Amino acid sequence: MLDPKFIRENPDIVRQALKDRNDKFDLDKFIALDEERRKLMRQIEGLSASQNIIDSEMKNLLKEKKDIKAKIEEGKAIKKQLNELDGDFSKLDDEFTEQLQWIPNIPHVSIPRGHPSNNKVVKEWGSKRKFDFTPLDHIALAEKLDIVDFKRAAKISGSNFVLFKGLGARMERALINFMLDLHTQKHGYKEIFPPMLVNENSMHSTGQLPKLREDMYELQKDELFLIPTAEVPVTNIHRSEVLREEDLPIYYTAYTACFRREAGSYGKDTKGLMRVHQFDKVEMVKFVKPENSYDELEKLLNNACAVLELLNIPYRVLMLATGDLSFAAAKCYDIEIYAPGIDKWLEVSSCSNFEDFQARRGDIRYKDKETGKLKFVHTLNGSGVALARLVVSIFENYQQADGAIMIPEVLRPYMGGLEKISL
RNA sequence: GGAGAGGUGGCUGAGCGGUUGAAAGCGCCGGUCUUGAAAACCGGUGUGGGGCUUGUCUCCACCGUGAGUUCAAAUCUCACCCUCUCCGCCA
Repeated sequence: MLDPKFIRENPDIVRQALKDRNDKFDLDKFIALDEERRKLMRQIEGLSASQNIIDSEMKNLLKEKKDIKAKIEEGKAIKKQLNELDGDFSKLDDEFTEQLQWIPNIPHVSIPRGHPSNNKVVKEWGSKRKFDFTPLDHIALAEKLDIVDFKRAAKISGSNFVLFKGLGARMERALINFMLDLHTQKHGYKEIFPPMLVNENSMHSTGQLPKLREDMYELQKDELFLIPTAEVPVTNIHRSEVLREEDLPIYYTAYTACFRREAGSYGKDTKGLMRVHQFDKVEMVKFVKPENSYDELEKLLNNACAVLELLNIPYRVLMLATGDLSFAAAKCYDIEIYAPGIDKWLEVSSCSNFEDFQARRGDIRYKDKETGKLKFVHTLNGSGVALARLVVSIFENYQQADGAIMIPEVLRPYMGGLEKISL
């Protein structure tokens, strides 16, 4: 959520941001609404003020044991006027609050404008492996080794669900442990294991609602949502809190399953493990002081990259253009890893700075020691990293001519010292 | 699922129709004292919003949330949410 005062004072900046994002939000209508709302507010506040004056006059009369009948009549008259305005005002105010939720964050100056094709590759690491045989895709590899069972997953739950078996399941667990250990032991994050069902408030403060309702699994009976990412419960840890300045920055990392309906994406990269309704992810979340947030974003990105470097997976980093930026983000890097079997780059991480956008929605503040004022923190998060697609890339990159899959060295301690998965 | 208790400022906690934006204590900030610190004492200390004359200015709102009663609500009524305790069930 943007600061209404900022929108009022900088309509051109907001208008440009909407244009850069190709967002159709009607800003002029919103500004007119805001003006009307404040006009009515002034009227109501004026009436309330005279009400308060009458009230204190009445108190004095009561003290002197004098008659207050006339004052009561005055009060009644004001109340009548107030009642007439109240309904109109709350209608305008509700509309204002609702509309405000639909305005996206302002993109940072450093990022490319316009269409997603303007996304800029800012880093490339590793090189694509040269094969002296024709590499298989992860589906063929997994089925041959019987470590992922797509058919039975579909029987149990439906299409685009995954059933890991045997060493496939073991590798999934090994990757989670490896990444959590890395972030907690080497990068300074505190491990969190949050609820995976959250209430509507939590979904609002991180910005998934109201805009992305269709993408969420919703349990209507209990008014709960399955989390699409650990970002939601972990960022909400400090919702409606005032943090101490000396406690910042706060770094959290969490493994959770993530649930996404992926509505409207049928047919797009839906083969195998590429786009599934439930996947595992280790997420990193930061709460920082505003002046540090862009340095923290670079560090966050490096923390995610470290995972891939240790696994020796070739990757590239994209700085997203305004047109590809998610609703709440001001700046975002995507990390893509190469999968040689399907010959595709797969997105396994988004590292974003939300500045105060989420903090304002979730009312997450800290007390600035110098000024004594409360300020919104900046929140950031990044995947470190998402699993299903990482597994695709590991299978395809580490495959052998005989169909076996070598286990990346850093994972071996997590898999009982095993070196490869073979028949 | 059943029964009960309760939600007040950073925290503990009083108030239960009209000098209550809210006692008291703790904490925090500043000062006195001290070589320094502690203690003691003195003073200060909520948030959000509106207005313009942008000021140690002014007005409004806020005691879980929302509605209602009233000239007037932290205080009365209703609904909802949340927390805790006991019983039941249970991995």
